[in-house]
Amino acid sequence: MARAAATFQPIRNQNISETLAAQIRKEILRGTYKPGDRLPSERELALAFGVNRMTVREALLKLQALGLVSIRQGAGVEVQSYRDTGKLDLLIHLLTTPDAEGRYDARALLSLVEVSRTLYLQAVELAFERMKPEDTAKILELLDRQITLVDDPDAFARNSVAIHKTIFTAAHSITLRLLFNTLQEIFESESSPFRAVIREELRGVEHERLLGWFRQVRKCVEKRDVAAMKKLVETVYQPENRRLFAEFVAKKTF
Amino acid sequence: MARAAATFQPIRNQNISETLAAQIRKEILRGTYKPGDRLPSERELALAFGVNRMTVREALLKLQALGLVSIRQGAGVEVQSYRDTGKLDLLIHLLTTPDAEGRYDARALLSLVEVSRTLYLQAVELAFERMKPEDTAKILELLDRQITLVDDPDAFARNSVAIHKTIFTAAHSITLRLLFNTLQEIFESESSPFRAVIREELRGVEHERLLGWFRQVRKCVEKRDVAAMKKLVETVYQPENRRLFAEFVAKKTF
DNA sequence: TATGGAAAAGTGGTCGAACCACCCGATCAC
DNA sequence: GTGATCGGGTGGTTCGACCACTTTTCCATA
Repeated sequence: MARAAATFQPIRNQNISETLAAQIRKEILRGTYKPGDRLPSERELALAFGVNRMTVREALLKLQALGLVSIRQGAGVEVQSYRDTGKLDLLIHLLTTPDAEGRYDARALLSLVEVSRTLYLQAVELAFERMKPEDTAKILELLDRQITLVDDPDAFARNSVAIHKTIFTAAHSITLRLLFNTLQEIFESESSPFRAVIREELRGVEHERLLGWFRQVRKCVEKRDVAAMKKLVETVYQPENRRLFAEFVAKKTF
Repeated sequence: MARAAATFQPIRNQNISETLAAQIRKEILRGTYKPGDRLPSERELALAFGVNRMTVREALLKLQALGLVSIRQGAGVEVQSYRDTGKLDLLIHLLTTPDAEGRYDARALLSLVEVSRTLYLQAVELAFERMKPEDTAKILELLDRQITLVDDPDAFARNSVAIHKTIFTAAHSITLRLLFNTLQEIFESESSPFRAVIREELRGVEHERLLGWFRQVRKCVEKRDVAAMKKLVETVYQPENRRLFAEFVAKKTF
C-alpha cells in the first residue's frame, strides 16, 4: 500500500509542433542559423517538413516565446542572439543541447549552480522567517522520507526536488516560487546534465555522511536556526563536494 | 548630433491572438476562472469572441506557456494554480493585473524587490570578478551619462536599466543574463507599478545626493572595489529609502 | 445488481486553401 | 539624388473539414 509505485512513465504524446520546435531550436542553438539570419518562410518550412503551415506557426511561436526568434508580419522570422533576448525558459535547452562538436556547455551549468545557491540561501532565509506550522510539518515529513530513500537514486532525487519546492513555498514569495517553477524542469529532466552530475557525485558520498546531513537539516528546521541551516546549505556548494563538477567545468565543455 | 532623440515609440501592433490571450489571462488572474475549472471549448470561445478557432488556439497556447492553463486533447483546457505551475514570465502580469476590487498585489511587488536585491548583489560580485576592459568601459560610460539625466525621469529610468543590463552582462553568467532578460520587461513596462513606485521615490530625493551616489558607484567600478559597491547597492534597499514602498506594502494591496 | 465494454458526443490537433495586412526592394518619374 | 509607386513575398487570419483522443453514456453480460 505505502509501497512506492513502479513509476511508469514512458509514453509521451509527441505534438508535431513541439517536435518541429525542438528541431528548429536545436539548429539555432547549434549555430546552423546565426543571429541576424532569417529562417525559411513558414510556407517553405511547412513544405520541407511535410506538415501544415499552422503547425509550423505554432512551433515558431514557441521559439518566439523563448526569445530565440523575432517574428514580424511582412518581414520574416529572424534569429536573435539568445544572450540578448533569451528568456529563462531557454536555459534547459542550453543545458541539454550539445554544440556542433557534441559537447555540452559546462559554463552554463556552472552559472546555474551559482544562481541556485544564491536563490536557495534566500529561500531558506525567508522560509525560516515566514513559514507556517503546516509548512514546517510538510518539510519535516519530507525530510524523514528522504532519509529512507538513500538506496533509490531516482526516488531520492524526486523527493529532494519536493523538499526544495516546499522550502521555496514556505518562503511565501511569489517571485521565488515562479522562479522555482521555471527552473524545476531542469532539476527533474532526465536528459539534463544537472541530474547526471548530481547522481555521479552522490555515488561518491558515504551513506552515513549523507544521513547525518539530513538529520542536521531536520534539527535546523525544528529549531528554526537560520544561521546553521545556511551553513549546511553552503557545505553542499563547497569545492570539496563539487569535485566532479569542478572537473567538468575545468574542461569548459563536456 | 549627440542630443538624445525624441524617443518616439507609441505605435504597437495589437495581434488579435495577443489581445485574446490578455483578456482570458485577466479573467483567470481576477479569479473569474479558478484552478480546476475548465475554460469554454475553443469552438465556444471562437464564437464568443467572433474570431477564428485558430486565433483562439494561439491565445490558449500562450497561456499554456505561462503555466496558467493545461491543454489536453480530448479533455479541455483546465485552469491551473499559477502558484504551482506559473512560470517567471507570469510575474509581470501578476504585477499589472488588478484583482476583483481593482487593487494591485503589493506583496508580489515586495517579493520582486527582495529577489532583485539578491540577484543584483550576486551580479555585482561576479561582474567585479570577471568583467573585461570593454565591460568596464561601457559601465563607466553609462554611469557618466546617467549623471546628466537627473532632470529627465524617463531617460533616467531607461539608462538605469541599461546600466543594470551591462552589469549583468559583465557577470558572464548566462543564467543571470536570461534571468535579467525575463525580468527586464517589468522594469521597462509603463503599466508596471514598479516604475511608478521608483519614480515616486526618486521625486523625494535631492539631486545632489543622487549624483553623489552615482559618483561613488563610479569610483567602485574604477577600483573594482566589490565590498564598497555592494554596500552602495544595499543602501538603495534600506528602509529609509523605501518609505513609500513600505507604505504600499503595509496596505498589502494598493 | 454490478461489471465490462462498445458506442456517442465533445474536445483539442492537424490539414488545405484562400484571402488580408504588412514589409521590402525594384522601378519609375521628377 | 529624391520621393512615390508598385509588385512579390512574408506573416496574420479565416473557413471548413477531418483526425485523434477523452469522457460520458448506456447496453449487454455475468
